[in-house]
Amino acid sequence: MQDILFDFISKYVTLTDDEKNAILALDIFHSVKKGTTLLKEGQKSNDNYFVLKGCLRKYYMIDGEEKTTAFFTEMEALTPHCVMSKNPSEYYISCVEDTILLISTSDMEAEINSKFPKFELMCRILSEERLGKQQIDFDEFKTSSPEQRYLNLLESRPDLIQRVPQHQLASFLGIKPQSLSRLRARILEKNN
Amino acid sequence: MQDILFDFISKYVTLTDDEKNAILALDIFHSVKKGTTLLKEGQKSNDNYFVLKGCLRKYYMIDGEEKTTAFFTEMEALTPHCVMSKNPSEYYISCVEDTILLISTSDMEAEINSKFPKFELMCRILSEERLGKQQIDFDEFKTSSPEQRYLNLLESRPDLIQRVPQHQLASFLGIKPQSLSRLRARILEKNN
DNA sequence: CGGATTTCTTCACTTAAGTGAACGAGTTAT
DNA sequence: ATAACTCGTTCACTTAAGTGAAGAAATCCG
Repeated sequence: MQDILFDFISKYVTLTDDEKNAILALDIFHSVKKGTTLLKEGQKSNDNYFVLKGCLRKYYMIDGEEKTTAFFTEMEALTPHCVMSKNPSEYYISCVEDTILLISTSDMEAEINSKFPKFELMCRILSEERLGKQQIDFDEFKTSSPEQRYLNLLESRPDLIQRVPQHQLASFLGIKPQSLSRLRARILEKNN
Repeated sequence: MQDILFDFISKYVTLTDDEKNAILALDIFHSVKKGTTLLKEGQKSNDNYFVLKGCLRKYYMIDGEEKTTAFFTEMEALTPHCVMSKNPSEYYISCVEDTILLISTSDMEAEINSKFPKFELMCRILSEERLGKQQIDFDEFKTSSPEQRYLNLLESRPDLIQRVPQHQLASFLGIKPQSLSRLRARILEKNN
């Protein structure tokens, strides 16, 4: 399990044994059961998440309806907006599956960053990567119809369609579950 | 004009006269006429933009149609994706109005950053700010109907609706110009 | 095991966005 | 000055998404 983490990090920076031990000493590995809610609307938190195995979901509660806006799977990091803004959270984060996570507080990251500047570098690279990816995703979303978005998802993250309930996928695609059902039927029809 | 820049920077870090002069020595101030295209699809570029006055537009050309996905106005920065990826650009950037810009290359930024670490700090803060804002914008877009998106825009960036042509606004909102016209008529109807 | 709940699909109907065409107003260019 | 274009709006029609209800299948839980 720790190997998964260190393999990932090694893509960005090379760690000494000292550095690896410093990370392990933080005791950041956590197993979380499917359905667990990690963060609730209105709650304050300093926790950042990194998914080693499993899937997290971010959703808003609007007019009594869950609006899912993002999924986080293996090797994806999630820094809730409320951690940065220091305000109560606008949204929920929960586990779609049994999940193995790293949970780190801002304090812990600051400590590691000051001890090992290498880390700061990796965080900046990761943050830039994420910003770039985010922009492309947003552009793609804006320039596509729901049907195209579904087909794109089928291309880019086919696993999501298998592992996530349809009604959560639907709001992720910006539509209602019924529309997703219909849309899928329409696609099958075309490829009859 | 330079004051605008230094006032902005002073919100994040405090500059010495030496540092200010180093920036001015780079000769990064540019005036660009309305309609000018700064970046074209397929083109490679190392230029980053920062708008001092005016408005830039980012758009894709899809099936012969312009799809506008972002506007950049006063005090907003734009690092094209192609600068980071080193690939040809997927999109266009052009001037909606006569615009005063800072144009800096990655090399220039690296030079300033190495001379004045303060800058690196500011860049990281700005990048994190942007990532956060971007995520909130994306969530808002996903969870809203076109009509709600228009009303939100009216709240959050009312200037855009005045200074940008309707058909560019429409694709920014993810709809066709005709639908934007209709939607506005519908809103007026309601508030009769 | 069996009842309850969740999830997904289908249906009929409503509402809103897409499409193609047309028109007037404003702008640009020659 | 006038012809050509761009821009915004409107219209009629098509297509797709929203809504509410209902039911089948799968899953959860006592």
